[in-house]
Amino acid sequence: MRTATIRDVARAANVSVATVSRAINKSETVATTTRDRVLSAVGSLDYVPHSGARSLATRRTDTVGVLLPDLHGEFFSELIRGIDLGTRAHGLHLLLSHSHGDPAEAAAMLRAMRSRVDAMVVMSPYADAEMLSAAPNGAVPLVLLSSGGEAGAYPTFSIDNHAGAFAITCHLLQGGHRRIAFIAGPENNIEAAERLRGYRAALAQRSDAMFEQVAQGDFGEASGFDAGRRLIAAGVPDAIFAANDMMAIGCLQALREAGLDVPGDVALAGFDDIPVSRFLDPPLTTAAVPIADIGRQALECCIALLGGSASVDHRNFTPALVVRASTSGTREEGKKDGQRS
Amino acid sequence: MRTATIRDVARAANVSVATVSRAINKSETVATTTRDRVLSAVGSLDYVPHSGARSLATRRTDTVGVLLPDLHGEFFSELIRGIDLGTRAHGLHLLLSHSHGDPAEAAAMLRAMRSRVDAMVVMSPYADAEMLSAAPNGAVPLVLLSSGGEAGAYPTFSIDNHAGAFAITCHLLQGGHRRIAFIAGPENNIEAAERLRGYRAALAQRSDAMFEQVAQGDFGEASGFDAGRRLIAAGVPDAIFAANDMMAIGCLQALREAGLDVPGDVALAGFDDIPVSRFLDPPLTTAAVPIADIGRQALECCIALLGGSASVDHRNFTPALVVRASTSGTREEGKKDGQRS
DNA sequence: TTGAAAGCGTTACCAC
DNA sequence: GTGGTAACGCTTTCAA
Repeated sequence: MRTATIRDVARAANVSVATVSRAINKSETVATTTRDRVLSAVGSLDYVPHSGARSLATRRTDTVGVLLPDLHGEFFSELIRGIDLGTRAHGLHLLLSHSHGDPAEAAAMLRAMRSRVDAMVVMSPYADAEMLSAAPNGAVPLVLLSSGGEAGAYPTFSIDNHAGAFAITCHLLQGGHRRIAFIAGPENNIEAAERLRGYRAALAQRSDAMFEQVAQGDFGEASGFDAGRRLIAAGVPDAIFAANDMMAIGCLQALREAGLDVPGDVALAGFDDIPVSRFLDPPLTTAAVPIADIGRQALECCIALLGGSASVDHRNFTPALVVRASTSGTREEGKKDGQRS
Repeated sequence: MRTATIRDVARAANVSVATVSRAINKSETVATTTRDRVLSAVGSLDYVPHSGARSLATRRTDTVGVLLPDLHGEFFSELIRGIDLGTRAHGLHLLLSHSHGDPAEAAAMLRAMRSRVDAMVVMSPYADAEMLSAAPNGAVPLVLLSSGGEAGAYPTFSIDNHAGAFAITCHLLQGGHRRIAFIAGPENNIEAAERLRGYRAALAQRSDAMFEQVAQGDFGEASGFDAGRRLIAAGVPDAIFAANDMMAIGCLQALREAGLDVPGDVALAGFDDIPVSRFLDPPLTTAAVPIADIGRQALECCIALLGGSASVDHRNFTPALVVRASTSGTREEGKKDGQRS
């Protein structure tokens, strides 16, 4: 039995397709008895409207697209969760995709998604903003997520990476650390670059802390582990600041294997405050980004855009410094540390 | 300027819409010169086919749906990643949704998704399998993910939770532990129930290990933390086996706060082998589930179903026992432990 | 190799 | 309140 159409329902309920459509779409102008008859037919036929046909007629898809640079780790999982919270609240669907960090591929995905969504949330922290050309003439409302560059045309939600990194570094300096090493994020990644800048800016403040050492990473745990080993081999620093929590986790492992105590021998800090960070041993000092919140807000912004609101704001979130045991003397800090959204 | 349609392209390229369609869909029967003309028109008009119209005509959406019970933590993030790997490889889109763990809501989501996807991967580890009635007469091919019950009609990918939990518990027993406590997953969750059964079965093997203590959790970190505290308060056990890694992480934190050494005072084991588990201190002994792999394979199974393959297999993955420092004497085990996919 | 036209399943406008 | 009927944009016969 082929899947039921609106005509089958109309036939079963003894009404016209127009009436069925109205009944389904909660139009006011349907007699209660008629509506009941229709709805019961819908039920017994197990009828589900063909979304393609509907979107053809209404020019809406009731779907928002999400394009992410990656899918590894809790950062993206939290982001997706936040966005999903929003789509669910508004009865929308969520089409997910990611670009492997390749701007050209991102552009292609953007094109491919364009006809399937009403709006999209795009995160593409790459210097080459060429990909945005894939969504010209505002075919689909776009909200950018910490996508660097002067993306003037689109509402943008970004993180003040510089401020966050600056704060972390200052915190380390205040803790008396002078030889502070940095594990950088992927090259060409704007957020990573900003965090590096923040680190450097903080060091530049103090003439007695002009030691600077940067190990390249890629935001993944493994790269943090490798970077940690290289840093240790080059001479154990006083502190290590990893450009994100995932790398800090990897680095922590490297330090542990080297028999170094954290924070006793080396202080360690990360960035993002992903959920597991508070559960590490020692709990990780980090710059807390309200990840899920940002996702949710970005989605709400999409909705506003769909509603015709032309406000193109650029909201900038300043991460909160969350000091945990990985940079403080006391190893037993416990749960009473910074809050996350 | 309204978004370009196939007619605009046809006009621009001086051909019929039929020809444009053929050119775009890589039909063989189009003269090279014609195709080029069309493609260039497509490019200059920035034309993207209306997916709704297309799916109306072809009866395909080129999209697969994924319905998950939750979105928290690395387990689901890995699962999504694996599935995404598959959709991407096959040029399909991925529609994501989750049901807050409510079977009734899951049924609703299933209905809502039905017309928007060609197939779906559904994970609903709840006893009430009522939700599956939402996808009757095979309207959409379904692949089940560790959804308990005798879901005979659908291909199913499951984890041998009983065997995994049994293996973990035996490992603890072999380590000399006798008072082994268990932190259970959500009630009504079939996977959680199986893990509990496995734990009990292993204990039943040994007459000298009839101590049994179960603390209720919900698979979340926080619940693991709370459960850990309760267990400690009730008298520190020799070992604690948490029904998943997330709860083990929370529990680890509780043990740490209580000043207990792991594995010195209490051995600790989890289940799943999410990526961070190896980076904990101590690295966590766990039952390794090839999460991303399962996701990927489930997706491939969807593809096979679409291709008409009627093979309804029920693949069952037996988790591999991965022994790390959280249950062994040596705290410095390092990276040379079990592999994950 | 190309074009004309008949659907595909809805919605929305216009009569009644 | 309800029904008839053009769209909506694409694919796919069927002819030419």
